[in-house]
Amino acid sequence: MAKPSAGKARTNPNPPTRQSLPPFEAVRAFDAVGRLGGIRRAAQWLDRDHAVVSRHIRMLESWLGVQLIERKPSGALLTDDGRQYHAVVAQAMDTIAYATLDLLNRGQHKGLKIYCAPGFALHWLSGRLDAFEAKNPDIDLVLRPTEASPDFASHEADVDIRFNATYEEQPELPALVRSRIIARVPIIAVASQEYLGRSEPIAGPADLLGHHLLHEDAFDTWANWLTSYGLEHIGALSGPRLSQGHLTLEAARRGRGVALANRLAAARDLQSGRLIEIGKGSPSFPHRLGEYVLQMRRDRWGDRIPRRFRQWLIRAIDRDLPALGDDAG
Amino acid sequence: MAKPSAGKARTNPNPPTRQSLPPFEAVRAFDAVGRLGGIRRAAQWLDRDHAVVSRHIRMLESWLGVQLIERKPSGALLTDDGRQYHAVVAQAMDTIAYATLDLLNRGQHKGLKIYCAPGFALHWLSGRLDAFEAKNPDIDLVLRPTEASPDFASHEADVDIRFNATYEEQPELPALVRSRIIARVPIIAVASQEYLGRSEPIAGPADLLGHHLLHEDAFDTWANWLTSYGLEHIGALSGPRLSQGHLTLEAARRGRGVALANRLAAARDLQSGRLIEIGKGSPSFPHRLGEYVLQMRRDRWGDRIPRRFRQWLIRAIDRDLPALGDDAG
DNA sequence: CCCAGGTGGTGCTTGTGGCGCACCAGTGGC
DNA sequence: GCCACTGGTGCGCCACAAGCACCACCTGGG
Repeated sequence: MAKPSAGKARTNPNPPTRQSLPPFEAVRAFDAVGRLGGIRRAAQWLDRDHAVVSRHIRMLESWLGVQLIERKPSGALLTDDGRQYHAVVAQAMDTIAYATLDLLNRGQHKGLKIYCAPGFALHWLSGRLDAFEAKNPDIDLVLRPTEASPDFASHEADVDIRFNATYEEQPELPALVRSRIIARVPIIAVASQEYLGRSEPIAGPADLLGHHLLHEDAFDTWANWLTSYGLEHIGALSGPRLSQGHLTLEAARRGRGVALANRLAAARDLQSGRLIEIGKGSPSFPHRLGEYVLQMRRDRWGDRIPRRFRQWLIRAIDRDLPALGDDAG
Repeated sequence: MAKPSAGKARTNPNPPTRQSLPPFEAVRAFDAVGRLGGIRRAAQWLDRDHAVVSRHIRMLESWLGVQLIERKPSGALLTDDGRQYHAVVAQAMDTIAYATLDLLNRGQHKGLKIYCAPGFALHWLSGRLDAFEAKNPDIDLVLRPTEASPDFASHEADVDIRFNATYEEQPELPALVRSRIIARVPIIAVASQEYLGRSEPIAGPADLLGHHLLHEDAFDTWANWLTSYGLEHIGALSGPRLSQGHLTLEAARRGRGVALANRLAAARDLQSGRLIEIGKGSPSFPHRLGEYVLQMRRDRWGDRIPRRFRQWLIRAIDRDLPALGDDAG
């Protein structure tokens, strides 16, 4: 403090009242409203509910003691004070935004590499990812459906999305990795209408033992699932072993037997009638849940890009999928 | 984008990425740290805990993917990136701050008129108010100890502070007024050591009936208090009626009898030994609580100046007074 | 004429980010 | 060696921001 030391003390060390900055979220909202001329438009741009923006503006006006906009049925118009203030504020925010962008570009890879369980990638993520890209043109996305998780230690990927059956023993995470559940989806048995018509009726899980079970290679999924219903001594199960989940679904569609799937992966086939959910709503088949989890390095959890992706993902999912968990859907 | 329309579209309607502004509280913290060269110093200046500032800076660095400061035992030093960023950010924030100040000065009375129960004004508020004034030199304070609340409808005052005994019937608030409890304080009986020495011993509330009770004029405070301990048919109580609460305390100090007071108002006398709390810690005298409430117009609740005062008041109180509620203190 | 599709406002509930506390580790001066 | 600084962190609290659902209002078109 005593002397300017080596550097250039360019900035005023004691501005008259740095304490009296308005609440920033309100300023940001005001900026958007001023730019776009409407509360709902601004809200859309900010990706918030319009109620939020409305309240922010009111609060800012109340805080300042000045009316900033006039509300008209056609939208919001800046008052004189508002226009004047907006010019300054918008310019300052642009300044910060540009400086921030500079830093971002210098400091960090702009990419986000996502490893993802193939089922999720195929049936949900790939179809929505363009929405995220449109909103975040500055982020270079790479989506790679894989059977196995990346090696986080060597930064093989930034984000990983996996599916776990909750009734199975969970693989424990390395300390390096943090995870968060992003969706819960029932695990169900499915088969084609045609197959069911020509096979023994299925009143409960035990009846499945006599059926053609379509297995994913290298996983005891059927055995674990059946065990979770109290069946014991299952022994060797019959049926072909296929290398990936979506191959079992394909086989089921063709009437080759019964496949295990999570309801998300099967959603399209269920809706079109190509596949039937066995025991849907029946008390003999209480739900077995599985969950999709997002995983990433603990120390990258708060980083801007993965954080943005994570928040988008969670919100997008619970806009789309809330019904997947219940029988109602 | 199509055309500038009628008005002057001075600001870019579509900045490259307005979405990617960093979390603002973090920027504010960074600004302070850059200015003052230390996290703890910055925290003090922002009137926050240093933990908050520390986390904000870390989060900002993580978010940006750039290290902004170097932590040394002697304080925090900006890195090259940090210095560059800080120059821009600090300047932009100053811009906003100045524009905001302009608006504040134009738009609003800078004053805050506080009505206040005399006891609170005398024993607590007046002694701390200078701290608030020092922190908020832009606010013109007027403190007026009064027996009665202001007429909020005519803006007689902006803020009012009153004391209520919780065991008494509460006056109901006009719809115009919103209130909030700011402190809970026991209501106790006090007398001088000298008086107690020469009077009948007091083992429980009932014993007080035979004593010289010092009354506040126009209030049935003693009767209500005694009733709250289950005493009935109290009838006319003896003792002088004095016009204000602090006069009863003064009389008690002079050994003229027993006064009712809240522990805050009596704190100084209790500490110095001029007054003794009757039944302190005794199970025969379980606490009767009173509460100080802050009241103001509902529609002014969020306004900047009263809001700042309210927040300061609440925090200042629970830094000072937490012990007042327990017997421990 | 009313109805559909805009506008902004608001009461209620929920989730979370900001916060203080208490404690930790490292450093350097006396 | 102690003490007074520095910054970092796990924990729990709570105010506030956000979303939702619904309201009142305006306006243009079938």
